[in-house]
Amino acid sequence: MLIRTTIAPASRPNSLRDLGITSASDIGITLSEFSYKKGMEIFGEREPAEYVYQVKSGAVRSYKLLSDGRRQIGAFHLSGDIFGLENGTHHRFTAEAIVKTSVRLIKRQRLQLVADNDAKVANNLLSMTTSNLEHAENHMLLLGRKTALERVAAFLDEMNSRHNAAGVMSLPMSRRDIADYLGLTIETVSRAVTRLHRARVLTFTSNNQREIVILDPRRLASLDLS
Amino acid sequence: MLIRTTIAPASRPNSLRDLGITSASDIGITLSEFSYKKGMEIFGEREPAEYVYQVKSGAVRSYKLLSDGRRQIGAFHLSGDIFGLENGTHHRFTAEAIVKTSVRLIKRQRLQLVADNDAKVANNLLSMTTSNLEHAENHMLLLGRKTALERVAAFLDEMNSRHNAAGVMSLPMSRRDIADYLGLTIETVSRAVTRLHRARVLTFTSNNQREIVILDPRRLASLDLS
DNA sequence: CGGGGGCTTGAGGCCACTCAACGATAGTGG
DNA sequence: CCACTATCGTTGAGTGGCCTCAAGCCCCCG
Repeated sequence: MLIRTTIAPASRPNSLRDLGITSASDIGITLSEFSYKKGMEIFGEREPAEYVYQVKSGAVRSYKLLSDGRRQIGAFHLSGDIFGLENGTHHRFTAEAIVKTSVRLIKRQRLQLVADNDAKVANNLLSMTTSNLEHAENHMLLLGRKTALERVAAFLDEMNSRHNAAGVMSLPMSRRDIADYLGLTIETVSRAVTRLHRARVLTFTSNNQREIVILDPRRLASLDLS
Repeated sequence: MLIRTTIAPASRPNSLRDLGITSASDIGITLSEFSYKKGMEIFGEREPAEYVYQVKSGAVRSYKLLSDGRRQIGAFHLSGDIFGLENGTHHRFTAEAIVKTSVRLIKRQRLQLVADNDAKVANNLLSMTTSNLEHAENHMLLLGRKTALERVAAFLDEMNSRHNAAGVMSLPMSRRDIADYLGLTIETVSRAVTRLHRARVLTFTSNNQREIVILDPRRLASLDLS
């Protein structure tokens, strides 16, 4: 529930192409930019969906809460990812910056206006929404039917494949975030990581528990028993 | 992996409107119809997505399997629901008829062709996909963070709200289907239903365990502690 | 150097799972 | 139409995987 009075201190004219959207009629839509500090809320659940966002750098978590505080993170958004893309008028998640994060943003209504007339844009949005749906479908299988060890392995595999650099990766999110993404507790996540470490599937660089080196990607992926 | 040689024994010219899709250029697209017996596979995971379906009568489950047989049902499709709507070329779920089910169907490629040129159609597809996404997002919260009792209550609440008739509803799916939808076992589902029965939240008509009367919708919904 | 948050590890508990038995029901073939 | 069988659903007893609670370490950061 945060009101942003100043938008895009470093705004400059961009186009839809920068969002990965191609348009038939290339209307010059300008994208703004904005930056969030670690832990800041980008938008809240049930808030009107004013903007659509793309991560330029950093990382974002989007989650739902139960009234007693139980949290389910639905997705992590890393560099390049689009989020906050709603069809309705309100957000269905709360989105927060996990670390210092800068985003591109575009007025939802304006995008909708373009999509109403441009089938190509509409199909791009459809394609992005389908990607989100596919991810959610796979995550339902994980949450409903996989063991703790399988969940953590699948998570590391997902992060590994989304990371550019092979082998070593630096996770932006805490154990709590991982736990709330996987439907576990932090202790169970920690124990699973320890097991994978002892089994020489992964190791750490230095003493930073978020800097992980995948030693055996095949064994990691084979815990995806799908 | 089932090959349908005869399509639409009772086909008659329908339009996209019957799928709930409005089109700017109302191209006369004809919809076929087909019928499936209880337990029949409509399409399989990873199969090419030839058709898009709408339930005319009956009920459909769509699910994913792990290699060892663990199953996660992602959604139940009841009368009027669209399913098998893929953006890519392959199905991401297996779909089966839960009971005798008849469906309308349309060639996916033909729908795609229309959507490519008609923004209105594309936006309709986007809207349907978004509904599926919203359902999946809520289901992730259920699977990741809710107790067994909360899950069963949420399930009954969902079915109740999707049913036209108030009060009494007749579930087409078995306890096993419900369990695989909620990420539980059949025994746990059964025990939860029994608890709700003893708490006078619901009761049964006759001796059919699938004919359920919701006595106290508010207490049922209040177990949705969201 | 002290405080605090993040992470790990251990001990114990509980909720959902497993295994098992049984009644009720639906489907099948004579 | 009825026996027969398989399937479905419930219930109980016991187990186990993950959660809870607690302690302690490490690192970051003031």
